[in-house]
Amino acid sequence: MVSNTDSLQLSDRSLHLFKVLVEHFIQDGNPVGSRTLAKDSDMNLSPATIRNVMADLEDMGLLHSPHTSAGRIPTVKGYRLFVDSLLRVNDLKSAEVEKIARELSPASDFSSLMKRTSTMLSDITQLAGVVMLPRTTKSILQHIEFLSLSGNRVLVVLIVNDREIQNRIINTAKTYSTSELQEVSNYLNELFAGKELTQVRSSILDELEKMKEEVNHLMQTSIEMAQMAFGTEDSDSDSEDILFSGQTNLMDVAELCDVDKLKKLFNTFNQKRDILHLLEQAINADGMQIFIGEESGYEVLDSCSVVTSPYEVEGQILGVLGVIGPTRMHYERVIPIVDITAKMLGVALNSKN
Amino acid sequence: MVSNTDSLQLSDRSLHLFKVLVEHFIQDGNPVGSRTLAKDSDMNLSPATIRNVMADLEDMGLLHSPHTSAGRIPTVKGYRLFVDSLLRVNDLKSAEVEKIARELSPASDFSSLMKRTSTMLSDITQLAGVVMLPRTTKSILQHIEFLSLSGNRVLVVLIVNDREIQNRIINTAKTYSTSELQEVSNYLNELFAGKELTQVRSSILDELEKMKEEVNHLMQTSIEMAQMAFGTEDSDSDSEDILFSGQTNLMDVAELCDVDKLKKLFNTFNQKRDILHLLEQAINADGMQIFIGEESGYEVLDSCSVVTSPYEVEGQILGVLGVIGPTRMHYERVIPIVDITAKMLGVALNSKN
DNA sequence: TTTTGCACTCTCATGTATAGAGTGCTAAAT
DNA sequence: ATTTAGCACTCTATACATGAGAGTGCAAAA
Repeated sequence: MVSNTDSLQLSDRSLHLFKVLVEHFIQDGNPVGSRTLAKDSDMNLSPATIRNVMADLEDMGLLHSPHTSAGRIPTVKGYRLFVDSLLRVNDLKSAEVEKIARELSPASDFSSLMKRTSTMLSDITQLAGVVMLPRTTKSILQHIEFLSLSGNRVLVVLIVNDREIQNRIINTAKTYSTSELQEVSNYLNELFAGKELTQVRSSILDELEKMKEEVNHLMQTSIEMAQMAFGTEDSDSDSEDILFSGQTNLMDVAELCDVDKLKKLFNTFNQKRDILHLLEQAINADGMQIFIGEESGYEVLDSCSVVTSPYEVEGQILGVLGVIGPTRMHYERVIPIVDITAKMLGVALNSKN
Repeated sequence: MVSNTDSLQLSDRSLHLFKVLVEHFIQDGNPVGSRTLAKDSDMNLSPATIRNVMADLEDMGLLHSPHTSAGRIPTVKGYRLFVDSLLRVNDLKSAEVEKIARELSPASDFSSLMKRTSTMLSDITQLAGVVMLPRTTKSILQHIEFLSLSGNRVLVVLIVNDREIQNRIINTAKTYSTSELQEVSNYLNELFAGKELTQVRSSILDELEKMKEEVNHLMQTSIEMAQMAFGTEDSDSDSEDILFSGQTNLMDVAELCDVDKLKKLFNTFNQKRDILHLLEQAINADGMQIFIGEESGYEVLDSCSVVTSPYEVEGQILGVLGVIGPTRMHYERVIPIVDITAKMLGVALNSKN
């Protein structure tokens, strides 16, 4: 059975009219009627003809009328067709490209670069920006250092992946001198530097076994402290794996003027969980990804679209960034912005090595 | 001239009626009329009498009518009187006290403790919680350590006030070996440990002067690196000096149902600046502080009240925490919650030393 | 195949009437 | 001197009616 919604069945004329309609609707948000479209399409067709075409498009599920005497608006399926086949993305004005480049100048540390990327996205699009931080699946321990604090507290500094610094505080049974801690650091670095964090953890357990036989005091102390150091969670980056900004921009969006809807949306942002899942889908599909309305699978995002792109360094995908806005967004503008931002972030991150 | 708004001129009866009115209004948010108040006040007075009293109260600026045929609602001045003189704060249910205590158990690191304090405040009050982190005016440098990263980058770890860890990355002209960095660390620790950060900064400048004469290589390197270390800003806690949570709770508040108002409020939260100023006022006035409506001096907070209390360790005020909600909030509940939270946070912080 | 003409539907803004709540004032009652 | 009852008045909220405007669908003509 051949679906009658197959876009191949659409004449060029229908497609063109559809495109004009979607553009018109994205522009001013009002349902578009046959009269308006007749004028706007420059095709010298009467409203009646347009009406016939629109009726066909509606049958195919591309358009939809809010009510009998309103114009028509695109359905999710309509947006999909528009975005996939009809959209011509404009090149960005060079001024905008420069603005992005300026914001992503690598002259700052990692976390503030990411944060600035997010705010830049929201500023420039006037929508909500989102950046998913690199997943740290492969965490190579580069260096470990112990510093004595007052009391029996010891500060552990872990340098991971040469980029990420983790601070942890552990409480020890006795007070250690600086030189003792230095020795412990040296010993552990020799043992663990360059290894994967998970590997380190399991090694510690092995060493604990051995310890029962050997009675080297330094080793014993070291392994005990390592256990504590790697046992606690990172005290600092409390699973802050996703950065939002510009959520308030969404308050201007007419489609979301309902306070209740807004509240649900904001709560979803705060929980991060759902958005994280969505972005994880986007990281697997390579290249730019666009979720329109219900396609995301999350009810709160029903009237939203999410435009994402992974960013990478040396061919290695590190994370995803993107923009969240109403389904009725200026895709032809947002798409190249997200695209170029991802690329430039990759460059900025690369130049930091 | 004696102000006719002086509360001393108010009879007990007027005060009691006023109190009942405010409580009633806080309860259900509708303007209270004479009929309702007559029933509610248990004073066996007719609505007409009540009306006379209410007219007096309105003359004094304590009440206000939205329009001729509505009941009356308290003005800011009215709330002030209510909060200062009429309010009897209930003791919290022990279940709630326990909940607070559980959330503030000291068994976690500093920053997550603060974050949990904030979310707990918003959860328990169903309003927005806010915590201002300790101001680091007196920053005593306890320890400085340099660790080599790849390239010419060096990680600087500063331990300040024995509690706060700051990580900074600096780019050096040449690559330093671990032992060189160790020497530099030792030298700088000898020189600066135990001193105030501002003092350290000026000392560096002094040393730079001396350097021109002396030609000790170690010293020279050390001071140069110190200059970079203390010159850059803290890369991590990017002035995250204030923690919000539960902002979305305010979306349920009827007084703020206007999306535009909400947006302004949320933007104010995001900028942090104004709220920070407000909390800084609260830190100076000792003890609990309540800003009602316009009293805060910020237009966006016009229909909000802010209840704050400083938290302290060993008599030393570290910061402020509080709750932001509508002027029409359950003060008798919010006030003891904020109060006890501040006290318990102090205890929790103290037990961490 | 396209257009014209027309009846029809639905929304939205406006106007009108009415019930309900509450007030202020005056005069009577305590 | 206070308190109360009575009453006219004001304002809101609600429901309902009305008409203009926008847009549709369909049948017949071009």
